Amino acid sequence: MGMMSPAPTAATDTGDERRSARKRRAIIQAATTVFLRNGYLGTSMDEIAALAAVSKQTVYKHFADKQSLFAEIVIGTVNEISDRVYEEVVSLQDSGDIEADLRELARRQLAGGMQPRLLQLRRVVISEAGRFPELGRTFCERGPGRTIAALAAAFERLAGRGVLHLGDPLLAAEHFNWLIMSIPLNRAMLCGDGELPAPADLDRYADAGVRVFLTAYGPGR
Amino acid sequence: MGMMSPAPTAATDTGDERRSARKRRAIIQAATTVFLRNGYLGTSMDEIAALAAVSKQTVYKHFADKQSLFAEIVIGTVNEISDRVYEEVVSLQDSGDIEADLRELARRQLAGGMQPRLLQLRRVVISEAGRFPELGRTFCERGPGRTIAALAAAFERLAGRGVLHLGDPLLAAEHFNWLIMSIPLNRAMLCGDGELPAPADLDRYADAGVRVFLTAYGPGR
Amino acid sequence: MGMMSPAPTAATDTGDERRSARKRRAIIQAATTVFLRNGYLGTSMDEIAALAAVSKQTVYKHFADKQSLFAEIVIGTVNEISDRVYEEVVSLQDSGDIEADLRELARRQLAGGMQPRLLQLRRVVISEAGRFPELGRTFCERGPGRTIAALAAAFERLAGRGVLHLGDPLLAAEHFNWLIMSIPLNRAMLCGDGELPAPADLDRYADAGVRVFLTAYGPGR
Amino acid sequence: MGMMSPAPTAATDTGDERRSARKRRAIIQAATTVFLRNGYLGTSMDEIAALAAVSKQTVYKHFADKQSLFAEIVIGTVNEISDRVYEEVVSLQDSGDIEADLRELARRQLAGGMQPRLLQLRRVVISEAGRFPELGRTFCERGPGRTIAALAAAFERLAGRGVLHLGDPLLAAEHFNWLIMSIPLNRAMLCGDGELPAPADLDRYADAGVRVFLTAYGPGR
DNA sequence: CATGAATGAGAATTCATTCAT
DNA sequence: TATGAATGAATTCTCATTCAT
Repeated sequence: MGMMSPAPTAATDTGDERRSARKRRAIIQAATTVFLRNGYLGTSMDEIAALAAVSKQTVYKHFADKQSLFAEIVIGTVNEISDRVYEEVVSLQDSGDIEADLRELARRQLAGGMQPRLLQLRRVVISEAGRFPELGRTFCERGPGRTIAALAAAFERLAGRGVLHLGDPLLAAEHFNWLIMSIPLNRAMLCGDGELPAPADLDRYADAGVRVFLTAYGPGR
Repeated sequence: MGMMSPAPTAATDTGDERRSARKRRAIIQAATTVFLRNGYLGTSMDEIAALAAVSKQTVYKHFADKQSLFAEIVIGTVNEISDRVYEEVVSLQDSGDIEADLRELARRQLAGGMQPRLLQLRRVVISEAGRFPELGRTFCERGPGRTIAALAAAFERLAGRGVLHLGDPLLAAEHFNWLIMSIPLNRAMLCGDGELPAPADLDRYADAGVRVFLTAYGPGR
Repeated sequence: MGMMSPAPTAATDTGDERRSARKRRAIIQAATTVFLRNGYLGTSMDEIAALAAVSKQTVYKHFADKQSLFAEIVIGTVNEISDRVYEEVVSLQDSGDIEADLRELARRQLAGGMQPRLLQLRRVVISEAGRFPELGRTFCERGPGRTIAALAAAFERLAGRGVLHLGDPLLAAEHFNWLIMSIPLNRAMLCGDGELPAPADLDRYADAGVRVFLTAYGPGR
Repeated sequence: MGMMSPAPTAATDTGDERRSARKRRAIIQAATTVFLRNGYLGTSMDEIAALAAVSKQTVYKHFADKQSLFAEIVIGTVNEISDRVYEEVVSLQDSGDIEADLRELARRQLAGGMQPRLLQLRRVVISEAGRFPELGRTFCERGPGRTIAALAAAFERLAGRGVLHLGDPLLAAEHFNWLIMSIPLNRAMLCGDGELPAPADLDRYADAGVRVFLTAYGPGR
């Protein structure tokens, strides 16, 4: 396998495979764009096919129906985005200055959690929570749930060193998360995308949240 | 309700008016039910007319189009629900025991904010924030915005008496609000209904939030 | 109620009802024509709407879906035709000349059972016996089943008078029926409609069948 | 089956031919399965290709279009089945006991004529008699027509020996055939499969038919 | 004023058939 | 030669909205 020149059929196969995979990727990308912008019901398969520059049949060759395509888009986007956010959050600095470290963490978390694509995704998942309940659960697990669990683990380590005082690490992580995120996130969910808060505002929310968190859970107590 | 039967012509007018008003109310009630359950795109005018037991033309006599009807339903429901929640929140007890008072407030707020109808409404508003941005803003103003403003005013009064210490009353009110509500609210938004937290859980969230809030903003500081 | 001029609303209602009923009848007639000619899968709802000169929506107002419409068409046609055939068969003469009477009966039965509309209906029911098994059963009960049961009853009466000798009247009726009908019916089912047998041929089949039947079940035995 | 492995080039040719023939057979077998189960319109070329595990283009290489494939399937199945039935029928015993011989014949005929595959085929041919009239004629000629002709020839021989009395041998053969087959065959055609009569019932139909036939055409007359 | 019918477009999905590789 | 993609129209069914009665 490999050392000799491949058989012609293999060559053909590879070509076909590549084209097929390319088309599949085009479909997924187009569907992501349109579903995130217009929601499940607001999106038509024609729209997706047109944007992907493939025929409708090709879409149906790759995905059994609209629901499957939607589910794949949502899960794919959740994984792609939440991985990046998770990485940033997990790499918590430990400079000795707990307040500075948490402030840095909060800012990164807020920046990650407020990126437009994730906001759209969250909106779409909320919209279709009735039709696709398992998508909501998946979103929670792979998205905020994982981040908060990592946060709780990090806090527990800090508590072990006496830097934080907490009874329930998971609850503390939730409090941290929502003290940071709730204000801008809820505004973003309810008002259209036009009026996202400026980065400076985000920083203020992060800092204020950290201050409250540290008063309650910090070393001064 | 008139003491005597009114004159015939007046009777006809009044009867018509009443019948019209009754039908209007039936339409609004039907539309509220269906829109909140199935969302804007998931709802058809036929469905509404059928549930209201009127003809489709009657619906169009009362409401110019689907969008108008939807807007009216959303605003009406916001007002109706948020008024009730607001009343409960505003009547903050002042027993001298600040912690007990805030705990009671938090529980009432959580009970009000987690009622199923309000959750549905929030989901629908989030879903259609792209199509109807002004509905989102209205929801914010008359709903959480008003409650938080009232909270801020109440906190300011308490701060005047030295019971709370706060720089920015509005920010403190936001922190209070989301410390209480974020955990169950986000879960409810993302996962379908059916898995709403039990009242006992809600109380635990309320108490934990109050504890953190008071550590940061309370008299002990 | 009646003696006075009717209320205007009643007039409107009646007008609407009449128009609605007329449309419904037009749809049923068109659907009958097309379904019997082209079968269930070979027929499109557009075709039916066009032939009935109504809009597609009107069709769907009256019939929930294609299956319902098809079922109604089949059952309606079965009832309409089989009633007529049944009447003719049931009115068995009793002139004393059993052979002449049965011959007359056989000819009427054959004429009734070989009319083009019934042949089409039978073909359609056979075609869709897989998709709509209950339609086949209904066809049997209200169609041939009823006729054969009536035949059996008549034969039993004749047997009581010693004119026929039969053990199992129902079996005798089946034998009579199929001795008469099988040859032309099977040819008609299998070959297209173009080549229906001439009336003279039908009479020959009837007479020959009666001859065999009487040899086996008749008075000479 | 070759004794040695053939020469390379020949091998390629032969291999290709064989593979082609194998694929053709696979297509025919798949098409037979699906067409007989779902009818002409109820069957898609995709289904056939998938079941045969070949590409759609390969199907179109072997058969010009759906109609040709259908025609080939029907004629092939007719020939295959009717040959077997014909063989059994033609080998009429002559033991001297005419009643026993006919009874045996009738049972074999009924068993052959009621086998599921033949019933499906008959249903499909009837369904498409409008679209493919020549298939119906072919079915008749190679199927029941041939059997009945053979029957008539056999009856004529028996008549020559005085065992049967018949004017028109073909008519007698038709009567025999339908006295035996009509009752279960028509039930099977109209009601869906699944309710096929038990073998014991078939025997009863056969015996009763033979009894009537012999009374009319037998030696006792 | 209120009803049923009509409209005309558009939804998801499937089909038989044909290119291009 | 055989494959996946493409085509382009047709399928059933639904929608929001508007005429006529």
